[in-house]
Amino acid sequence: MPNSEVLPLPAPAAGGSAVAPGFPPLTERPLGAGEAEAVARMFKALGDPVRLRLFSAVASHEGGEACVCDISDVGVSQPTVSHHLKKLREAGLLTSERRGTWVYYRVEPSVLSTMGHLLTPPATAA
Amino acid sequence: MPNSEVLPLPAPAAGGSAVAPGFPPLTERPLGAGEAEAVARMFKALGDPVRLRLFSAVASHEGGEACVCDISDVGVSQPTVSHHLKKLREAGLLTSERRGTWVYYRVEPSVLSTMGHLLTPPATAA
DNA sequence: GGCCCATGTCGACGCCCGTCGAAACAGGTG
DNA sequence: CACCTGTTTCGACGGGCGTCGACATGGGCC
Repeated sequence: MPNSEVLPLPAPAAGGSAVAPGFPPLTERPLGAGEAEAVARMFKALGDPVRLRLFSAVASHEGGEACVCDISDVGVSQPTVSHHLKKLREAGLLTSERRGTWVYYRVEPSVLSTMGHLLTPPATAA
Repeated sequence: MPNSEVLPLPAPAAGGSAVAPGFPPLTERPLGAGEAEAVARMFKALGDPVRLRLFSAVASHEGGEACVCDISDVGVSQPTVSHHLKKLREAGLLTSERRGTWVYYRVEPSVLSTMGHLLTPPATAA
């Protein structure tokens, strides 16, 4: 079971969803220390070019999931790919599932909406 | 002039806007190496709790701008705050302007929409 | 002009992170 | 069972990053 480590997030819904909504837009009010730490983990996970490409490859793959063997062409060694995928898993952005020989990754459903919500521009379109 | 360094981004519109749209959603197609590097810079800038709090403080501040003295209470020394604000500037997320004694920071207008666009969920809400 | 306050810069230190090769583990196939 | 392929883990190395204190700079104020 590849999904080993989980993280302390505000409302870890009991459905395997590690990233929960509940974060206000960054423009709404200053983030508290705890919130910032949790949110920063997500952004940090996407703050590496290799991880970003892996995430994008999974997110844009047909069927919403991708085998490691299909997305390993990002210019680094295969162990490094695995390492980054693990980071993305630990950050709650991806989930993995082994089916026979191959391991398939998919985007944690709530991630895009949660992070997108954080970046909501202020209502008053100044 | 605090805004010293700029970055190589795809379409640096000639308006002082360092972050330009032109990045497809991460779910649309796998990011190329160059794109990933540029986009990762933005996410990386928000991947630190202190920077995230500073960014949020500026973004949520009345009038869209904040004096350093108003947002320096993030638990680190003042030089560190300045260091992180510089990082956010170099990443194109903030701009700064000196008015008299104080320096005011504001969010680069296109940032929120650009990054939000990157996180657009797939049209097929599967 | 001289002082003080607000910011930014410099140099140093320690830790975290990305990277790799080698080895371990998992599962299918003969 | 032996072997092969796909994937993860381990240990190590090097560079980058966050943090600080001390100092430089810039601009009001008396």
